[in-house]
Amino acid sequence: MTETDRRIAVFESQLKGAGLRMTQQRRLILRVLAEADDHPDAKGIFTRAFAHDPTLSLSTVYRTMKVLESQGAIERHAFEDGISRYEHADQEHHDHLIDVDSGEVIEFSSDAIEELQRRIAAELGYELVRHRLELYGRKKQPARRGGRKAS
Amino acid sequence: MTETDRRIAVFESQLKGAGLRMTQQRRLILRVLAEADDHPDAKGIFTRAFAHDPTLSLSTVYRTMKVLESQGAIERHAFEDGISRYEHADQEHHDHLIDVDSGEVIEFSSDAIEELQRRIAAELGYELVRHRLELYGRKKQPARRGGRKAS
DNA sequence: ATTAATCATGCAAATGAGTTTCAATAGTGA
DNA sequence: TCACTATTGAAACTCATTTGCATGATTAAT
Ligand SMILES: [Mn+2]
Ligand SMILES: [Mn+2]
Ligand SMILES: [Zn+2]
Ligand SMILES: [Zn+2]
Repeated sequence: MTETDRRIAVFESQLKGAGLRMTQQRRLILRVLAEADDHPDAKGIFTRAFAHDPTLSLSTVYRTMKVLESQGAIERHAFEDGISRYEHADQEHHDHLIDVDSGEVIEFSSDAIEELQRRIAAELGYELVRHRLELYGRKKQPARRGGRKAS
Repeated sequence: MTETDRRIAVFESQLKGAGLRMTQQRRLILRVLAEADDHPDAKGIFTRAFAHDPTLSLSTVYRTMKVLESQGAIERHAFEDGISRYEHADQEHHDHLIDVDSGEVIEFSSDAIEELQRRIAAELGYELVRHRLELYGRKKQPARRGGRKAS
């Protein structure tokens, strides 16, 4: 909870610096995001926040996500369904593997692949600004005695 | 042109096998895609095809893209703006680098990065089914004599 | 604390890509 | 050529996201 409060304080000073205001709604949404350990979409964030403040509107969630993103407080991802999903940005960079059967999102990071991407861009004459890397995979069965399973 | 016709013939037999029909519209859209060397969206395909058949409708383009995709005849990509873009699928796998200034899409392929993705998935206990890799970069200036440029 | 300035909010309406409904049309195989 | 049914064009619809507008809340200065 203290960690969450620290994040909110940091964000508040960022806002001030941009001539923007810290509102109850923004505080609430920020708290929801800080406590989330998944990648909720706007509706999901709205649902969680709405439980604490039934006057909140979905428009405000969308607007807040834009502010948070422009301040670098969150990251937005759009996986295959195209819907924007969000997560707080105070963690180090990582990419995502999506379980194609369950939809579960697994985070991973690999210095090797980060470096390789930079090198590929460089070979094409570009400086890498950002990237999007999503792996879609299916859970491997642990190896079985007796070869491939029937059916 | 012969190459395009071959593609169309192949697709027609795929359709037949699925109990589907080869129509003028599908033939036309397929031709547009075969002749494209970029990554047009539905509206772009519609515009090009409409020039040859002013009775064509945008709905048909969308419907046709679904059929083509389900038959594996095209690939769909959604870059940062979320709009679906298409390209014919009879080329080997590649990924894309997008010039953040011009929007230009550059194709590349790297066995190293393909292999690395497979390995990362495997380490997480997954078998890689597919992936999405997009690099966003800015054109590098060729090295200049005299150090960094003014301004 | 009170106020003035203006930023932010809630609601409803609008937007835009993509999908679907339906009556009419056009491939298909016989 | 015929009967069957997949496909089409047009319009209506879906759904995530954005926007206009009147009202309410936050801020820094009294
Ligand atoms: Mn994440
Ligand atoms: Mn391509
Ligand atoms: Zn990464
Ligand atoms: Zn690839």
